[in-house]
Amino acid sequence: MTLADEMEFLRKYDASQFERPSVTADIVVFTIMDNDLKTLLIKRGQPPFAGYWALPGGFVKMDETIERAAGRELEEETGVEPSEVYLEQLYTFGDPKRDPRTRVITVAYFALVVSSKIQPFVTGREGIKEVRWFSVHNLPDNIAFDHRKIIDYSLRRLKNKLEYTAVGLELLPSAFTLTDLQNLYEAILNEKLDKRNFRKKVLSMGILQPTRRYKKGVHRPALLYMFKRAKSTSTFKSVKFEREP
Amino acid sequence: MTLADEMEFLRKYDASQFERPSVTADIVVFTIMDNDLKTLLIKRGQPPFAGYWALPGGFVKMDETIERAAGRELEEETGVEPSEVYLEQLYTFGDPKRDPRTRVITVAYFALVVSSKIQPFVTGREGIKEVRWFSVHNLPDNIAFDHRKIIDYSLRRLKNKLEYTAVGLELLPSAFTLTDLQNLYEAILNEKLDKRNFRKKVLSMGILQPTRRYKKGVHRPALLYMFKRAKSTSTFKSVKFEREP
DNA sequence: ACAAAAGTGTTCCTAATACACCCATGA
DNA sequence: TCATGGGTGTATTAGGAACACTTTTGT
Repeated sequence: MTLADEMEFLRKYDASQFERPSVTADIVVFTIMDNDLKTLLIKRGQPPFAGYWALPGGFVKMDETIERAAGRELEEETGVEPSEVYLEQLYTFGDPKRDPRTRVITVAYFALVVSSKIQPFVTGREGIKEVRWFSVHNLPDNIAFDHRKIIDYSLRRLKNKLEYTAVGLELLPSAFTLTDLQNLYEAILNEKLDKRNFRKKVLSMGILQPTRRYKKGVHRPALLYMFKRAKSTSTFKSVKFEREP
Repeated sequence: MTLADEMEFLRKYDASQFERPSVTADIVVFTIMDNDLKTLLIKRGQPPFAGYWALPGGFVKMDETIERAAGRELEEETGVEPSEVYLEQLYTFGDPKRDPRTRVITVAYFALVVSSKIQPFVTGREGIKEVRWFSVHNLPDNIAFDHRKIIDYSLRRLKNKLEYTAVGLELLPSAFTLTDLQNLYEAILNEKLDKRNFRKKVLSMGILQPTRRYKKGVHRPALLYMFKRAKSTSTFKSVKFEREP
């Protein structure tokens, strides 16, 4: 049945029979803090799931794209401008019983933000809320709705995506050391990587540009790199780097 | 803003301000016919886009999952039971202007069906419609809405997926020759493959089981294979074979 | 016997892995 | 001078790509 047929059909019946679902955008925000991959959750004040932790999100307005809704909600919770965020649509969850009150279809996104750009205490229009960054490897048990499933899936997607894209760079400041980058990979994949092989691999991608600056610390200074934009002769097929769709 | 906050907020205002979008499921159905990858389009009778070709699809009912809606629409158009179809969520398209009449968010799916299971003349509840299978490499110019973009994206996804899953087997009958399988890959990827390398690769996956039967034709008979279910020691990481999410 | 599709191995090259030591600096 | 993290190379292995001939059958 095409859309047009359906519209035709619709006009012949009582509108209430064609009740529409609510549509929300929920965002799994990832950032690296303390060498660990964290995600943002908000404590719910009202039932259902009062006292449980939920993903940031909200209704999609009639005149905005879904991605824009996600970006807007994200900015409200983290203070990070949408232009400074990597935002990718994850999956649409639409089980009729996922919200006990009414039919809510949610389009889930995952976002990667640089932790230094987060403004620590941002308040929504309902005032201060309890908001926390949780290690993805140590999430609370009381997560609202199907949000645990959404987080798990986004983590899986992020891990996969690390293997064939440079998406990890979205979590680092503009200049970083190779050790920073390796720590990031290790935090996400939750496993140790070999230093020489890791360097060989990321350098062979040709997407990193060495600067002439060094990060000084207690010990030997480390060369800082930057992300090189517009690299054409990658070892990867170009399609893999595309942002969906 | 959390869902709960938003609900709270909602109660204070006129409901019309919180108009809800319509949600549809559209399906890109793929099948192999005449050694070519085809997709199903339906000619629209009414404006907008009267006379244009559109994807099968329709509204998601309040009490059904989105996937079920997609399966239902698919069955109406092809006569193939949902249990006999590979159905995977593709992406959700929500540009406010994608349908000129009203806000319609569509959750796009792609489906793989075995052509022999298709019932050639199925009619929807509006009567006989003009329905055609188009080669994906030769689509009409007049495609309605953003459906061309949806088809292109699903083709890209299918191509990618062929590389790391056994999803192509969903397009073949239960017993098939290696040449059948290779023709299928060539039709989808739109390129010729080396016979020896192809056989080496698919056999090394360990997902094919030789039968003792042969497909007879004009020339030398070809050994028939079947898909071997529940293969554990694959060369691929298990996550890759998972159906999302 | 011949036309046509089925079936089969080897070489080469690239990429992934495993693995251990010297270097530069600040304290 | 020493503790610490920064930085480097080589050998092995596995998988992908290029490439041509023999086998089996029906006509």
